[in-house]
Amino acid sequence: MSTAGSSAGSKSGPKKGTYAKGIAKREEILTTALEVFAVKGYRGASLREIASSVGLSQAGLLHHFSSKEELFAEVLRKRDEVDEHAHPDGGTVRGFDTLVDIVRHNADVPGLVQLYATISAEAADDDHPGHDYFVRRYATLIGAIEQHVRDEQEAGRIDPSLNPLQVARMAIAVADGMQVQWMLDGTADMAATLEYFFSMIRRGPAT
Amino acid sequence: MSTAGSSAGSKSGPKKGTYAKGIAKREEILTTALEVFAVKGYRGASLREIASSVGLSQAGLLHHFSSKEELFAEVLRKRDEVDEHAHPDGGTVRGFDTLVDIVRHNADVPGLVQLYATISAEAADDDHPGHDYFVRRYATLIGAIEQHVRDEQEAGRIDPSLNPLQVARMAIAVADGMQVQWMLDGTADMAATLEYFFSMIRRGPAT
DNA sequence: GTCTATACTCTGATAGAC
DNA sequence: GTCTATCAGAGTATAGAC
Repeated sequence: MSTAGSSAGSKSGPKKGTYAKGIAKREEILTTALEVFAVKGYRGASLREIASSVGLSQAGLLHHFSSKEELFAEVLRKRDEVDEHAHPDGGTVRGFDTLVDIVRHNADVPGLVQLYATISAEAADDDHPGHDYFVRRYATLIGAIEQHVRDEQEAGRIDPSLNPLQVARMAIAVADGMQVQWMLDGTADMAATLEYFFSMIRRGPAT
Repeated sequence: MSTAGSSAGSKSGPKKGTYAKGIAKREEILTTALEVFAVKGYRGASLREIASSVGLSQAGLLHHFSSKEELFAEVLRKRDEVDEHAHPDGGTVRGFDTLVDIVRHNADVPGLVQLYATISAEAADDDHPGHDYFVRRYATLIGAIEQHVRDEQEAGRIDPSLNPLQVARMAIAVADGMQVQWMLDGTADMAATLEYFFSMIRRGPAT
């Protein structure tokens, strides 16, 4: 958390010619650790395996991160940074299409899908290191979609009688639930089913 | 698997006055093991913890089940038995209401919800001891709901233009996905949202 | 910054006494 | 049927050399 602060980014330049390599190594570790966590989950991924994947000994890895828990927290934090950069909506989901795009892309990174499926279930425990992260993540996400539903209702593209919160919860639930079906049965198409859901609520029934 | 066969049930009576106690102990182990697996998942639950929860040593526990994997398989099998007894539809879901009832009841057994959420994610790995179980479980469940959707369409209660398989997948996805939201945020109402979903598809839009 | 070596804990499983 | 004792292995973490 402390060592490589946010201001040490690419443009502003490190204060000396020093530890640019250290930062690069740190980034490499985070990227590799994400992949291992993705496949094995938090509990299933060992420090030894992560370390050897990145070409370090286990002790060498723990030079950069003081504990497994801190490494994991940093992996999640970095993931959020990347997501935010890819979809710079200021925390808002720009539209259902954005969500479908994300889900469609997820089919290309099965490891990442399994990471979130595994971890979000593990993280239900209050004392799981990722608990607070997931609680916040879902609250933010559902709130954003709920607002988007309201906007679409005002624009006349969604039946105004539908409950925005319920629709938002359903949308996320479909996305999450389809991950499970897709992991167990490759013929399931996460993006297609989510798109089907959105097309359904856009039909605008009379009641 | 071998020791206490199915025919040794309550009424038919054990062949001798013997090992009724052994069977009872076995049942007690399965019940307790379910609870521990539910909270910790397969990998997170240790034999020692399960054993001590049921008042045995780890070696004592392994007298009844030859391995952790076998114990786990028996827990899942027993769970299916109980479910089948509670909903004797011969494998078919009698209707959406049945599914909503199950989901509503799940809110009373958070441990069980977490078991399935945790395990179904873990079980995405081909070599997980529960993999085949979950693949079969989902195939059966989705098939049954898909058929139910067809029946409802023929009865004129669901828009015939809707794709039965997509609806079935969405229904299960909503149920699964809401579990995650509910585990992370107690204010989420799994049954209510699932009911909302069914009420939505029953409205019968024109296309 | 990275290593080797080590300490300690916990895991699943087995052997054998009672 | 249940126990104690023990095993080999894997886990995280730390100490100290280089």
